Amino acid sequence: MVNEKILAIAKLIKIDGVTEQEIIDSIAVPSDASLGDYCLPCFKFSKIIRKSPQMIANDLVNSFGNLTSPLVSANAVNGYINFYTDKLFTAKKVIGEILQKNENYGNSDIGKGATICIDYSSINIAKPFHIGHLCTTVIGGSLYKIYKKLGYNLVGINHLGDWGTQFGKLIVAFKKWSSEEELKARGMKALTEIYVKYHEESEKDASLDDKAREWFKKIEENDEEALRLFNIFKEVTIKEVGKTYDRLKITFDSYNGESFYNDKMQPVIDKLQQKQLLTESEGAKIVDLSEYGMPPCLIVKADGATLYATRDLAAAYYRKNTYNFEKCLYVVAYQQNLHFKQWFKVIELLGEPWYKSLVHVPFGMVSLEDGAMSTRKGKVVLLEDALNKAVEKSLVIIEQKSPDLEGKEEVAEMVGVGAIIFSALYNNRIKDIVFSYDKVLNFDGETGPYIQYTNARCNSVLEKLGSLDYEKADFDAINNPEGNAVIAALEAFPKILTDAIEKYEPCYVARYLVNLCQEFNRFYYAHRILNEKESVVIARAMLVKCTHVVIEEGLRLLGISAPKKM
RNA sequence: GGAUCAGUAGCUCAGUAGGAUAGAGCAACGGCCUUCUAAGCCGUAGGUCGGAGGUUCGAACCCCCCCUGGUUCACCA
Repeated sequence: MVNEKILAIAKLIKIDGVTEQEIIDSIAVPSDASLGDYCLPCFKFSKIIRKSPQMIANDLVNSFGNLTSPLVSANAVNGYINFYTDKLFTAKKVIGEILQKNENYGNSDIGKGATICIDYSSINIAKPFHIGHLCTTVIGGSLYKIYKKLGYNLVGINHLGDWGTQFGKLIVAFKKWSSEEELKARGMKALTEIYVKYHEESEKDASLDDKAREWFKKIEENDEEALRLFNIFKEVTIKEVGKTYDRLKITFDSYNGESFYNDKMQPVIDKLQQKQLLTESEGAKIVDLSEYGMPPCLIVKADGATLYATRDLAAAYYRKNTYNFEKCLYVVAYQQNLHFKQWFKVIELLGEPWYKSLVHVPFGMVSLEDGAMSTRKGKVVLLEDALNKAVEKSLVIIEQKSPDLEGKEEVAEMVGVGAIIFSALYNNRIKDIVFSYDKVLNFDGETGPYIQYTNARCNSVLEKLGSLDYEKADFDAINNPEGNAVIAALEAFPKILTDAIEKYEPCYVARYLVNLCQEFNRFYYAHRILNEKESVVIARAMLVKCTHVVIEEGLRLLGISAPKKM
């Protein structure tokens, strides 16, 4: 983001044949703060004006004359011009803005009037919610919140996996071994149990599968009883998973899943037919993509049934027509890279200009230390268990460190759940994750609890102070390396948000928060806030307050709670 | 085999529209609580940025080749 300091620098630089925009683009931040706040490497200019970079830098610095705020000084070093800026100016501007806007700091209207659809979490009905679902859920949830902060309208979609023969199996199992009362009482546990039992029994008794197929057919034919049971399974699952979503601060605007699109696929098939994109191959109907170096996209199976891609095509049309999105994001693991590439191409071939607004946001695989997870083998870590373990661990730590804390359970919940969420959002999406309790239950260093702890520190200081007369602040009390580093971090927050959206990377926000906290903790260690001259206390308290505001807002964007004390 | 993603400290990872001496955390070792929350701070140690070429004043980042690993490649989602 171009700020007034960069603009001031750009205005100073006059080189024939170089535009102001090119200058702005060349301005960088030095690797070491002692080298200045901004710098301009002059190497590339030596091709235009035939002088050494160092001479160019010298000449330019000499041409500046006396600098005025927001710039303070400039010098030429090794072919760079290093600029030092007016720290008081920046401090007053940033602190003033944050104190005025509070949690709205960083808000923007760049998204005004535009709608973003995000397809995330997208769980399967009647299947356990395990840590493999964590990434899509929290990445999507965080992108949702960041987009919203930037002024977009959002449609969060949980594209439920609520179709397929497994529902026939569930009905058979349910009728044999369970009841509505049991489902009401034991929820998903009962569902997964009978599902597992079904698989055991069907090994011995093949007739079960026939019955399952019959029941699934009945669902397809809108048989009253079949549909009723199907909907009960769905309700039970959504209700159960809803508790976990609440803990993760995740919400959705739509639960339209696979079954919702059953009657919406034929028009897409017709359209493909019309455009003569559909060809017949080995009995199936496909869109040939060999011209684009891809395997064909299967639309209709040889037996007449539709496929994954057909459903996604139908859903895309539905969403475009219903929401008129500017972008539609699919937060889905990278295993499906090819699938999305294929059907995005099909939308393009259908002549829809909005094919460009479809975005696959892939992320890495979660595995366990002893290999891949497997629902069938029971080799999974349930998300609920991971959350509970983390909460337990933080309760133990609280008992150790803050035995007198009020509301320990509530704080433990915030810290434990926060730790899990943070661990899933801290790295680039594309990285594979080997889940380990050792790692996720470590609350030191670059972790959610570290951020929360820093925030609690801020809060604790502020609580000890009453209301303050900000007019009396002596900004020199924060004009030191540690204070200025905090200011610089606070100033960067709005740009972090736009960067995060541009790359669809919530980890930018997570990493930013760690950096802000590191800078703040250094400041906190180096400078006393309480028991100083009033003007000093006020200035430092303002910095604490601003840090507090930004940390809380940053955590909120990740879906993490910020306890007042811990 | 084709496509694609990844390879940076013992471990987990930041860092790329090319910029100055490659940064954090964990683990290890050594300091700092009679001062605002030690879930913290400071320091020490740890690197031929997978390998070899090339482009450039300058490459972890761009191009070529190779090595290793993940994912994926027609009727599952």
